Amino acid sequence: MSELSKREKTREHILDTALALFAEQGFEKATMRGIAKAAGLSLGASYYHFRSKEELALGYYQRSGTEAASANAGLIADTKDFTKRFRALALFKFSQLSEHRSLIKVLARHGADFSHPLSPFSEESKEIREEAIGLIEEAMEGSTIKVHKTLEPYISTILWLYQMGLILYWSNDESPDQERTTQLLDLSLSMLEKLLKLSALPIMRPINSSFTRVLDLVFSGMRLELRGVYP
Amino acid sequence: MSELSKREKTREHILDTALALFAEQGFEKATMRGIAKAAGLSLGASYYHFRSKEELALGYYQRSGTEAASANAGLIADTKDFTKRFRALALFKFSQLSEHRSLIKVLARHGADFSHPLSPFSEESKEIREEAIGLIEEAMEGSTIKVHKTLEPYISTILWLYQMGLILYWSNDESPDQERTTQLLDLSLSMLEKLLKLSALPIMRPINSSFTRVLDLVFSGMRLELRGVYP
DNA sequence: GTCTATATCGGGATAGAC
DNA sequence: GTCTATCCCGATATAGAC
Repeated sequence: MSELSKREKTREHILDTALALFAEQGFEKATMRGIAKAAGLSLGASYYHFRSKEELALGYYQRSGTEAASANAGLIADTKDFTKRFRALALFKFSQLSEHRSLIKVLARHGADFSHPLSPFSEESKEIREEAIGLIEEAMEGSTIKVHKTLEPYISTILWLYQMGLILYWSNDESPDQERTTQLLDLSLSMLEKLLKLSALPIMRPINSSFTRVLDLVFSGMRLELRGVYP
Repeated sequence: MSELSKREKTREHILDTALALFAEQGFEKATMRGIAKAAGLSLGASYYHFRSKEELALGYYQRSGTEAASANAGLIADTKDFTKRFRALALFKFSQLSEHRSLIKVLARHGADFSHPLSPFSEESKEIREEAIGLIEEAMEGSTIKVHKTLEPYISTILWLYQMGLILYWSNDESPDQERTTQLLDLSLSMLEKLLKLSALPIMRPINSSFTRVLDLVFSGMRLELRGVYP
């Protein structure tokens, strides 16, 4: 354990210091000078590791992704019911990020600019994105989920987008304990189940075919790739 | 005509100057100092009229909304087919905004923070939003669109969200002449038609009821209001 | 490759006088 | 409503130490 290179150690240290200051003063009020000083480093060193203040927010999100990867197997072990698995993943994500909920809004700022390095759809954040999609694919494997053949290359990415939407909703949710998000999670999951069943029916044929064409355009516009069929 | 107060005149003048500089240098490169100077005003005066540089982008969007309101009746006069009407509205919006396409991305930055003044979902931008939804309702009136009773309070706002999504897609679309967006518009509109027809079928009953419950949560989370049934 | 120290720039934003 | 003066801070640049 703790096989961290010097580089990684310093990075983690700066990030920890920054998170403490963000919690104390808020993202906007906290300054890079303050963060560097509190971390016992020079301003230049901080910028050497994080090219911008906002990249610290991405560092936080990235770290949460790594943690989630470790926790994933445990989260889906209890059941084969995909709905329950997805629910566990989402709730875990919320509890993970709840300590610095406002940082998610900071990250969301660039979400809509698909080519911005900090956008979840950019080339630069590809690794984080792929890992998150991978966790969802793990949850699908051996689960109860059944998807129409034509949807297979899209479904895990769609579910990731769905998860991202939930996180966005949650980050803006000011109801006590974000209980409204939990309601939305449950209601939308039961709707998803019904939709997936429905999509197998023959009446849906004409919809399905135009749906995949819409998906192709959306995916290419958002720089999302089709997935190989999961094993 | 031209019953502009001094306040409005100055505002328009600053905005025009800013747009010229944005076109010349891009949004980031252009400075508030440069805008103020080119407009023949002091920096402070510019900030008196626009509280931030980004608010200039909102001013541009707002102006386009007013223009669209004037053009609306003409755009929907040709046909009663709702799909064609919506298509005309969307294409008009694209051509309107094409001169400063990059400003739309600037605006999109705050879209995901629902309480930020510059977000399309905020209290502050309510007037712009309501006007845009109103234009869609005009296009619905006397058109071929048929919506299930339970969806009526949501549909115009949903169509506005759909339009916003298209604009977002378009603002990120680097294909020549944004032709990919036009494809998406046509494909998704034909899908919408099928979906609306389908939603009337009895098989959809269980989906419809959970769908409206999901919508209620989404609307309240995004500070969107239900609409009175259009006359 | 990692970091210090320091200087400087650029520009968004604000306060207060007129 | 408008202006001047000023603050603040993110980001960059440089030169050198280990």
